Amino acid sequence: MFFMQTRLKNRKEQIISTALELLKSHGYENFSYLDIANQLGITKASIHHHFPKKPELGVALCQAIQTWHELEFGKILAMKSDAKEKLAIYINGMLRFACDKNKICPLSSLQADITLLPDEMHAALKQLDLQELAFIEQLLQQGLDEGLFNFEGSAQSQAILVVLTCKGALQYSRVHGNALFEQTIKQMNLLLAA
Amino acid sequence: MFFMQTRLKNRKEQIISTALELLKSHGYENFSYLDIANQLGITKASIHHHFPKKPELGVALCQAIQTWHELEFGKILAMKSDAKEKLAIYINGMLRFACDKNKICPLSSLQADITLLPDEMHAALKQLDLQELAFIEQLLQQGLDEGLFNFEGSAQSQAILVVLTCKGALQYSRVHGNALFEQTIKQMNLLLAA
DNA sequence: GTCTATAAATGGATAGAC
DNA sequence: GTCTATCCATTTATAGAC
Repeated sequence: MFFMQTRLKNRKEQIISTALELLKSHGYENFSYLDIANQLGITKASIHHHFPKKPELGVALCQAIQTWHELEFGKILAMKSDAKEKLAIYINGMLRFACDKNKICPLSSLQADITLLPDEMHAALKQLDLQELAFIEQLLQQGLDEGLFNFEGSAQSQAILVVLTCKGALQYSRVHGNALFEQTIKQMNLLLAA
Repeated sequence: MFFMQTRLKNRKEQIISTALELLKSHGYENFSYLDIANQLGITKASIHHHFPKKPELGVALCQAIQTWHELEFGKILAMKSDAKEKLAIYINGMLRFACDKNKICPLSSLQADITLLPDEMHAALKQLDLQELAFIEQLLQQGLDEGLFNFEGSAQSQAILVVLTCKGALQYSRVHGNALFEQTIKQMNLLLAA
């Protein structure tokens, strides 16, 4: 009990972590300081102590996602595995919080609310998208070099299709069930295969 | 002036039409009766007269989208054109309100808010998705029969990829500009071509 | 750091006059 | 059909005590 991971994190990290889950399930505009406070067993005012205004929390969420990206993408790129295996690891990482029902990719969630997002978050979101696209482009290029992938067009253009497919599959599976996710990923892999 | 289309529509239709635009730009949870009222130059109470509770307006929005689907999809399927041309018409229909900046597909918008949507809208949304997927599947099958398309897997599985790509391209283009939409559609067409 | 209390704004909804 | 007025709940945010 004492060593539970959530207990080891400080309050600020707990707030960010809770907010991130709410972002993935309800969207930035549709979670409140009260939601976070209730889940952590504290009051709204305490959240305001750490993040006086909501846009500050929003920016912190973007930074948390970026850190996670750097960690996760770096880890995958450094592996000895081939591109097919690496792509599967990326997709399993997404699937994990899809099964963790009613959650979508945090970037999809932010994009959906783009017109209401505070200005400070716009540039951050744009950069997060590009960071992910660049990562997938590298995976695809590796697969081409290894002769495991084969597709028309550039790795950069194809990377967009792959990312859109994964995120869309996640969003659709929330309405139509997880079987649709599996079917979609299978079809995507078919089109990539050499 | 007298014959302006919006003037010919009755109030109920005006409300639905205004709400549909707000749905595409802000999402179901993030537009209010006041937003609609302001745009139509009336008060909130008047909107409540036509749609006493918001879920009733939500259901009416789904019905409006369904009617639009039936009209649009029926029109395209009845054309003498080949599948490639028909797909381009569908995509231009989407592009039109993408250029009409800061708008995404209404179904994407509803999906993003799925956890907060009133129960009455869930089944309707599911059916709208399936209606669209079935339409694209028919287009792809026609293209296969005509020898214009060539892809691995079933037309049904490929239809999911096509729909996800179009909607994702729309959503991403809101953050990254319309050039990304063009690039994505071009890449998708590359993968479909025989 | 966390609390109580409170302010100010907004959103959904209703009652009743015109 | 539309309005004014009002209600109640929620949300962001602040002040000040502990």
